[in-house]
Amino acid sequence: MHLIKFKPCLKTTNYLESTYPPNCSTPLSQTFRREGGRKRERERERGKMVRRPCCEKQGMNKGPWSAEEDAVLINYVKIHGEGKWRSVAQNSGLNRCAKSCRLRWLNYLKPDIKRGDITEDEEDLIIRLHCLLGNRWALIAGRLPGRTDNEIKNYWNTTLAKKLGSFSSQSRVKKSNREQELLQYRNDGSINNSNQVNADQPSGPGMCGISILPQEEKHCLEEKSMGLVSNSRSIDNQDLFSSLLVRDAGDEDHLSFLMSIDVDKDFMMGVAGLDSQSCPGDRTANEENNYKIFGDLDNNNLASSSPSNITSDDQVVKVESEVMCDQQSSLHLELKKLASFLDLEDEWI
DNA sequence: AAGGTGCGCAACCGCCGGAGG
DNA sequence: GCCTCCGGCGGTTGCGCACCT
Repeated sequence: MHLIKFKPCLKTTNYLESTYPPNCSTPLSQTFRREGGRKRERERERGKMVRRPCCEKQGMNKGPWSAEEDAVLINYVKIHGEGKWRSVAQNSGLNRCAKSCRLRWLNYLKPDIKRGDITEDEEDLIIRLHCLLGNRWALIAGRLPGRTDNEIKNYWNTTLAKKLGSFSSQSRVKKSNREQELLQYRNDGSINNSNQVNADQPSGPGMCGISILPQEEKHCLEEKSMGLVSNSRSIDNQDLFSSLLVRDAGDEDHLSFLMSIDVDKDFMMGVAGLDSQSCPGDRTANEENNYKIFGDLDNNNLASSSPSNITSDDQVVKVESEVMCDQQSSLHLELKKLASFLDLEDEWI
């Protein structure tokens, strides 16, 4: 049984000791009390309807797994297969919560988990995928064979977040722009600040080059996908990105394609421009631009240069459609690349 | 040597959505 | 439509280690 460290960090951690502390036979449950558990208890006391916990927490082992527990779990999964984690917890003899068993298996015990440092290519891919997808670690992990979402999440929150933070001295420069900086730095060793957005400039939701509010992200993606492919066969954005990330492992051509996707400012601004209606409240840079255009048109008195039977509203709609058309054409190109990547090119004609 | 501090990462939590009754 | 079960996800926590003073 392998008990090597999941990811050797710079510090020479003794994994055996850190994972299986000497006192692991006496679980650290007392020290692992969480605020969430107390909250649930309080809500239950108040008679508030709360979801039943996945298993009876009381008396369950918590904290680091012991070597014996790992061995039991591995043997059980070998015999019965993955899944049915509740039955694993109940029948294996492990005094562990079903979720804990699942997590331990998926993040550590699963045989095909890749050990060792994140390579530069992987890091590059993580950055690009994060730029595209945001904090959807499971999807990102799906494109990195052998890597787990937890590992990537940790890697991002520790290593990359720090790197990103170090590139821009201006604290108010958006993180997504720092991602672009990091990408550029990794590509040619230079920092291009052209992507920097004035911190005072209104910003809107998007995937890269644009700040995004987590609650709006999914909604915006869906809205974008609806708008983007309105004149072609509809491909749901979620499906697109999901399928993008669940291809067979080791598909180097597609990996390299993804690496070559230029998630640059223009592309993302194009995406952002389509957000203006779907995500009210925040004005994107493109929306700002559109606003300028429409504002200028208004100032120039649209009606004077138009047939009398065409209203200014019609003009606005016309110009809007032209602007949208430009945005969509470039975006369409990029999405065609993605479609090609997904073998969905025929659906994009 | 001893105490303080920062960091990495395993593991926890709540929430969510799909499946099935 | 409602409820429960189950698995999955992303955010967060805190232990243990290495480094610093």
